[in-house]
Amino acid sequence: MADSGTRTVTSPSMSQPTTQPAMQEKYNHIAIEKAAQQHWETTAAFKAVEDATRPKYYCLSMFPYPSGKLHMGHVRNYTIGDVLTRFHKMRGYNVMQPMGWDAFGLPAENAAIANKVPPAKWTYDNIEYMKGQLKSLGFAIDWSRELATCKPDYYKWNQWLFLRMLEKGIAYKKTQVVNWDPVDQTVLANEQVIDGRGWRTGAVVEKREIPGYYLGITQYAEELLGDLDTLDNWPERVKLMQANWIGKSTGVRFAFPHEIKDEAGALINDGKLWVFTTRADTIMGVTFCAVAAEHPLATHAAKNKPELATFIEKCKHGSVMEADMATMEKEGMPTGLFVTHPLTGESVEVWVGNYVLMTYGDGAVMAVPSHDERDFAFAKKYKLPIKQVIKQGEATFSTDAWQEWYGTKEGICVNSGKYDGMDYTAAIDAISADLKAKNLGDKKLQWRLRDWGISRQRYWGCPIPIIHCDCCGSVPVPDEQLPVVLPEDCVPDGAGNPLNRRPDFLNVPCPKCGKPARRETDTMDTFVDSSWYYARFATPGNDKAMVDERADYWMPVDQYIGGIEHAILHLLYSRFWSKVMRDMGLVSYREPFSRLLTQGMVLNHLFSRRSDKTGIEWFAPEEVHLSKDEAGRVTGATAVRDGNPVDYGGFGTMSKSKRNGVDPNAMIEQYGADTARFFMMFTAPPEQTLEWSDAGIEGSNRFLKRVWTFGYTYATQIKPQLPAASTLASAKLPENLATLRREIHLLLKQANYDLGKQQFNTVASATMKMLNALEKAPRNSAQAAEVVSEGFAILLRVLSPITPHITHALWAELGYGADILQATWPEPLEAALVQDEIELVLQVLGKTRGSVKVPATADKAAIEALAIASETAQKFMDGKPAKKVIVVPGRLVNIVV
RNA sequence: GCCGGGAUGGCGGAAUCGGUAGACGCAGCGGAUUCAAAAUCCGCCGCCGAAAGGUGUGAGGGUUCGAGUCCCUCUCCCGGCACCA
Repeated sequence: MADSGTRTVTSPSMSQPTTQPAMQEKYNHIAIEKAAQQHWETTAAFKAVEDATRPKYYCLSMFPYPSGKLHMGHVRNYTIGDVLTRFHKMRGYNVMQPMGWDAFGLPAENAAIANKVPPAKWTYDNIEYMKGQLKSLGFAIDWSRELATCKPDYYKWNQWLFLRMLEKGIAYKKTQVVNWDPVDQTVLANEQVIDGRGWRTGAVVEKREIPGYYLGITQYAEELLGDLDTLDNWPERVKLMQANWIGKSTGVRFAFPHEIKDEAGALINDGKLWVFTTRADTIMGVTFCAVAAEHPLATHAAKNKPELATFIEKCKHGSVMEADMATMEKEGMPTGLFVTHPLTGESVEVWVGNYVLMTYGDGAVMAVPSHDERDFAFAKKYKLPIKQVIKQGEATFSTDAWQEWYGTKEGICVNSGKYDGMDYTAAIDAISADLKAKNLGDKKLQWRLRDWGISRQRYWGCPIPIIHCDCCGSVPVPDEQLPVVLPEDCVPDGAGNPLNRRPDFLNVPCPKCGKPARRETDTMDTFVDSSWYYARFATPGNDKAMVDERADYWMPVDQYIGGIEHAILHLLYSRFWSKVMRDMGLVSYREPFSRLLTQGMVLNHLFSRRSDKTGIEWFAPEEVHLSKDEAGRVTGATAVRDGNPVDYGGFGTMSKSKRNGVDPNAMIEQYGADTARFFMMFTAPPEQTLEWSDAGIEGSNRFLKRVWTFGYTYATQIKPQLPAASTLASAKLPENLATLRREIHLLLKQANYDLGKQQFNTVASATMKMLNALEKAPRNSAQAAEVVSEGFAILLRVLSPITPHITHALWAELGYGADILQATWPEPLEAALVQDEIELVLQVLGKTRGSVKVPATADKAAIEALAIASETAQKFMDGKPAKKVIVVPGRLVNIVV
């Protein structure tokens, strides 16, 4: 830390400001905020310049998607970042806080469909408006580093790195499964599929397999998992979620041999049905196998079984989302094909199951109904045999209903021949060894993590730099032709990618053979854009390189702040991208974000109405009337527009698409940016989910008014009494002033502690407590004036990161200094904290009965004696002798009788 | 369904290592000021009880001199689940 606890609290300058206009008596947030923002602008106060002589502090908040207006989640996120930025600046760090725009994405296309405006125009208009909103909040942002991911000078480097990944085999092409809308003839995002139907057309969505580009994030699985241990300043829960997502597990991959042949007479898959299991210890309990609808065995069997073909078709209409797969009704159908159990030689029937995914493992699973809950349910439904092979203690096994212990790994094998009596580990070792001996399988490391499909069949994204040539195939765009620029004047209409109707974009000579060829029209997943923007902020303006030596100075990000909803995908992709850049020699860090603060979501009521034709329609909270029960809970709602009921969906994240965001503008206009910022910080700790309510905003505003009024009182009544030179260090204070001073320094100590914990709500309340104390302070002596003056100087500085405008004005106005940003952060003084006598809580038999005052120097025996002798103790001890006395130093005494 | 998190007065929340539950604020109530109101200031404010006291941190159990905090079981709510960002 640049600032140790040895620093003394600075006293205000004693000199009177020269010819200043008289201080305003009333708090005028409009004038104050305008003046402060102007001051920062003219002094370029937040311009960040590399400086090797000072410790750097790169503070980054997740950049916003320019959806139109800021909402309260943004205000919360960016205020947290700003508080940390300003706090560190005052502690002597060389700080950088940039801002930019995650500017590609689906909402711009949705807006285009609705309003017939090109996504580019809509996006740039939104950026303009939201930038104004951010400025009005007074954030300490270095705007000279601003970037937007939809600009070619940014996304050029997405394309450039993608081509490097292709060269290294990290990027590759394979088929992917997508949601297909048969009416609009377009690919739908999961968000655009509602109850299995397209959001615009209402048509039943189909699964389709199309080619796409993937990034081999699984090649980095081991490192992404291992390096989580180096992230000491990340929340444990985020690391845990990432580790679970990566999902390293050891299991056994093995094959059921078979003789099934296709029409040409060749063995399908070389006569082996491969499966993966983490429960090889239950292999002797296999009673059937299940394969995915797309599995070659399923395809083969369906040729002679129309009802199976129908079932497979139905499976292909199902959702591709994991949550849907897990919760849907499990269904299956027998193929009539049989494979051989590799250890018992028994015949095992193959079923098609709608819950088996072709994209995971080998697209097939062994089924052990006795020890897997899903298989159990499936076997019960289709009356398949259930064979117990694990026993736990004396518990009896019954096939009537699933019992929790059936699934446990703690137990021993039974009905398993030579494996009987073995525990989980021993059984797996023995079974995998036997399978290996038969050349039918082995232990295998399995990852849950899948490679990252980045192709999107959408217009408003970064073009994938590939050219398709009839002769040469898929040809990478040569570096000197980068960037492949996306035309900005297209207006998507919902029916496919409009790039396919743009000959000027499509038609291009093949870079290899020069013959007419066609550009790839798929664009990149927007997670690509956000996977490295933090590094680009450190390299503004360089059109020759993706990053330069300035990134070496600023990276890694010292403090990253963003919503907990990004705990897995965005953060994992960013970590992956960093490691790829490192392996290409572009950067030297292993991990991009040293410290992470995951902000809780800001929630608001959700209202919707559903219809078969138009899909789902969302209502903003101001567009409905609420009905509530006696406890104040919302029971229902009607639309203001037509008086008809709308569905109440409880609380959910504020989002543009669900129309439940709250625009901070009204709040800022009425109360000012400082009030909005203070309220956001005061109302809840940063990591906590927040159900939005503006009840209480007036209290925050009232507090700032009181701060201002106290400043006025200070200027007119207290400051004139200050002695020429400070006496605080030498003179003994009367008890009431010593108490006041101790209280302020104690509050400062707590505030500094809480800032370290990033718990800003209690920092805010500490400043309120300081003001309460200062307002009650005596004002009738030079010494009192000194104590108050010191206390107010502490209050203003502690408050300044939260409410920078009002504290900027008061600091200068009251003559504490020219610019509070240049002031040093206050530290509590030990001398102010000492006290002669302390009060301990007095308990008898663990129940609090009162308190007892003891000298601060009293030892344990003295405290015991004083406590037992006290009137309160005597009353509740009821004449019995003390059996045991527990003394917690500085806290309490508990007498056990 | 799986993974992660949460639940404390009428409301937002506080309680740093297991040590006075409800700090600070909102709302409410009473008072001062005012012709009146707004604004401001002062006081009260978990629940039961006249008081003494009892009781109380989503529900139920446990450990401990002492549990909001630790352990077990459960309920509800929020986030993520790979094409929302």
